Amino acid sequence: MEDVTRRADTPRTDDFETGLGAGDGLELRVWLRLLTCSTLIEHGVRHGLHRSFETTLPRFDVLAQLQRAGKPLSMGELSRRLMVTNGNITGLVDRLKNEGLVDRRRSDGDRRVQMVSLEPAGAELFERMAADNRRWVTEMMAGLSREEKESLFALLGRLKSAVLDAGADDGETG
Amino acid sequence: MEDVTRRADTPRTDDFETGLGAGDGLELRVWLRLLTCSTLIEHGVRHGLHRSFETTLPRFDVLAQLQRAGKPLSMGELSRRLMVTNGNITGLVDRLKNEGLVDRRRSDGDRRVQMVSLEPAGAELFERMAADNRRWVTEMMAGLSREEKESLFALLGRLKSAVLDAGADDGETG
DNA sequence: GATCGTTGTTTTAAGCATAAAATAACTTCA
DNA sequence: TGAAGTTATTTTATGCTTAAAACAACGATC
Repeated sequence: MEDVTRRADTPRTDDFETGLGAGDGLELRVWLRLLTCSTLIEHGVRHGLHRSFETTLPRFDVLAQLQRAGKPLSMGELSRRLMVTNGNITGLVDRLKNEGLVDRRRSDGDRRVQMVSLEPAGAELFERMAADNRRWVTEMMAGLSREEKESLFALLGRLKSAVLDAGADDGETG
Repeated sequence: MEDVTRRADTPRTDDFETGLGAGDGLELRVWLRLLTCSTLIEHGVRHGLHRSFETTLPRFDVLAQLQRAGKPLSMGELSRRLMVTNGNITGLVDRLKNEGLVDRRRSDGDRRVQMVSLEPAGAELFERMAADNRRWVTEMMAGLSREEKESLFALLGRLKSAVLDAGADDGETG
């Protein structure tokens, strides 16, 4: 039963990104391939989180940011780090609080600010999820040599800088 | 470019990407950086589509697949190409049909199948969106040399193959 | 010390996305 | 034929996400 559902719903990927003109549009081809890779890996991680922990990637991401920070973070800081809008964080933290994984309380200094902190249960769960997550990602990249991964990491760093630089004043140009 | 690779490789203690040890976890670092790049570019494209065309990236993607295919596609085929679940396509095509951008009709041969085709209005709109999209993506990658983009494209191709190979039998292994 | 602009968060309305169950049409095979 | 299984799509329930508006608390200025 599950097999049928799974097979019917699981997107299969062949090479559909090559319909563009082969001559140029290199940037577009890079972008489409990047998106494909990102989507594939994301599917793997999300599926694992769902199956093994009955949870979702956004929740995992919130816990990861809190663990990584090593200190409570405000709603706005979480929003920036996760690169999602403010309103999004509200519901996400609501659910995590209901599950007892995080705590949320008003800041003493600035009563507008809500500080979110990891509860022990959240930290414990995160450690288990992070270990599996690491394994899944490592397995998905098992076909790449260390050199390839290092080159990819470096080039993605270059891309990240390029995009950030390009976006720095993009609202102004019209 | 190789210099950059070497330098980025140097393990440093400030690497807390998902809370795991800094010593290794290269795969995890690649994945997080890949996700960041993907998210940044996606934001740029989505923002442009919203501002310039009052539309969304998923709608653009559907039109793109239809244009690229050059022929009507079934709901299931769209689902596979967009790498989203079947149920998702239903609502997406509903909205596009309401906007007069696509048509949907039952296949003659197999009455279960719905064939989706581009309406002239959809094709015309897509051409305009695609031109802007290409410009946005090109601008975002303006800081990369042609060689860097070609290397990135090639490495992402390797990554894609690796992930697909790894996932080929991952449901079975447990 | 009231008003003005700013900042942090929530609310709202709409859309996107998933997994799982349901529906419907096709195929097979006895 | 007709029951059993398969495939294509939709429905259901829930959650994620956005943009924009609303709300609330802060800081500065007059």
